[in-house]
Amino acid sequence: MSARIEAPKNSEEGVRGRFERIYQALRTRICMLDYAPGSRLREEDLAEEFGVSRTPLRRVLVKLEAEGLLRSVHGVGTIVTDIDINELAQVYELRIELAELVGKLSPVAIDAAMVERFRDIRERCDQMVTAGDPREFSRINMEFFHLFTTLTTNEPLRAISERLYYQTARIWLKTASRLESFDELLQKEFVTFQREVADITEAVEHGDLVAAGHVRRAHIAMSFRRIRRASGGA
Amino acid sequence: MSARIEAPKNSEEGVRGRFERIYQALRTRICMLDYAPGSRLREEDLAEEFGVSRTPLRRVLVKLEAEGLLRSVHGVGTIVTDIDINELAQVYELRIELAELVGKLSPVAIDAAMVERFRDIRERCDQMVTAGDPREFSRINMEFFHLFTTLTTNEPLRAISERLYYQTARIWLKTASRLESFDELLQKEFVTFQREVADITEAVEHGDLVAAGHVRRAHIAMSFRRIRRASGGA
DNA sequence: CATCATGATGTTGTGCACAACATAACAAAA
DNA sequence: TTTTGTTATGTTGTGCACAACATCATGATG
Repeated sequence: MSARIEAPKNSEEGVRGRFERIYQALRTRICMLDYAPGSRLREEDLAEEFGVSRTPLRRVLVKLEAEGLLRSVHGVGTIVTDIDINELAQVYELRIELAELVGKLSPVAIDAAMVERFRDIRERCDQMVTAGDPREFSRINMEFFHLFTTLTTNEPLRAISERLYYQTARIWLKTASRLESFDELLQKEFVTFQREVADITEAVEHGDLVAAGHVRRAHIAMSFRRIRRASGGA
Repeated sequence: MSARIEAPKNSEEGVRGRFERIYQALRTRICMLDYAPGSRLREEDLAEEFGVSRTPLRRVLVKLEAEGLLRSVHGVGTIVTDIDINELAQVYELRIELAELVGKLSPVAIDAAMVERFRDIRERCDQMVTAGDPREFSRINMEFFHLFTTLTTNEPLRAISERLYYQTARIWLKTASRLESFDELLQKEFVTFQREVADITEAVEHGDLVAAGHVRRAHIAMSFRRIRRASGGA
């Protein structure tokens, strides 16, 4: 038997890497509202843009449809799903509980590098408060979410949290962009998020992941209430 | 504009229905060990059996691969994933927590029909204890799981619980079939499950879904410990 | 005999052409 | 004018042929 070659595909990406690249690109576009809810996508356009045929691209679309971000309709097109805060109530309900579980199940051992990552985001968050736009806010929010999930080593929990997060990530940008008193709300959101990042960073510094989970839980719940109020929900 | 026709496709099934049919058929086969872990499946064989081409069948395989039940390897084949109780520890850890959430989040209103469904399963469970084989046990166990998840109206929670359940469903059959003292263990498992069904049915009769969640949680945890012990796990 | 190169065989991944389907545009009739 | 039937256009779903890839068998070579 010949020796196993490590073969990292040299300079090329594997078929699996290409799938992930396209998938994350489309997911980000949808959640950053680059593709507006309700808008139609054309498979052939996307295939051409990413330099592949329709066949492998459709694998990505199937996954995005399973996640609830797209909806393919025969003879019509691939439609970006629209979202409503009331329909997302159950998703938020679940996210709230899972956030607490991140601090409880299989917590990671906190080392200096981990603390540094949280401090780094906290710092950039402080800078954003003075001068930041909604897009920048969404981006940091997303980045912070990914960092938070690294607090548990429970891989299924991380995967599910990620899935639910991306189902709700768009609603804030969509709601905010429709509001009248834009800057005022924006500033309040910034400050609230800043507090969340600061509190969780402090909890991580003390190695208290349970506390981090509680803080995160509380902020997700509050965020949901604010969005529902802002959109005039029941 | 012409009136919208309800058109239930008459006697035929829609494209969506066909997908679900094939998906559930394959998932059941995998979880009932009709397809042994590690065995190879041929796309063309499956396509022929279900009367479709490889293309639509691959959609099903992609989903099953995303759920962790299959693994497609280029140039090799579609392999049924093997499972190990230690690798499933995190999945069980999460299932334990979600079981409790089923009783807490968006509980359904219990009516007579719901109580009847639980009583029906309890009765069939009692009959199985006197004369039942491992396959029958797995089938009723699966059916009871589905009934249990109907106790919550939180659709994301139900979907996620289902996904995690099918990731762990095979391990019991696999472990049991490898044991020496087969009948003895089997009888103990039957009785334990019988108690679980009875307890949860009683809780449902009293409309106490929180209690139902607690019972379910405890039994999943115990089941995990029994399986790990039976397989000589650490 | 052991080892490695080389071709044969089989499987999944991809590209492409066409079918199935839905919608919009348009024309004809009441 | 309004309604209705028909055609044109565009999009996703499917089937099929071939490419990419891995493995096994075979035989040459040390």
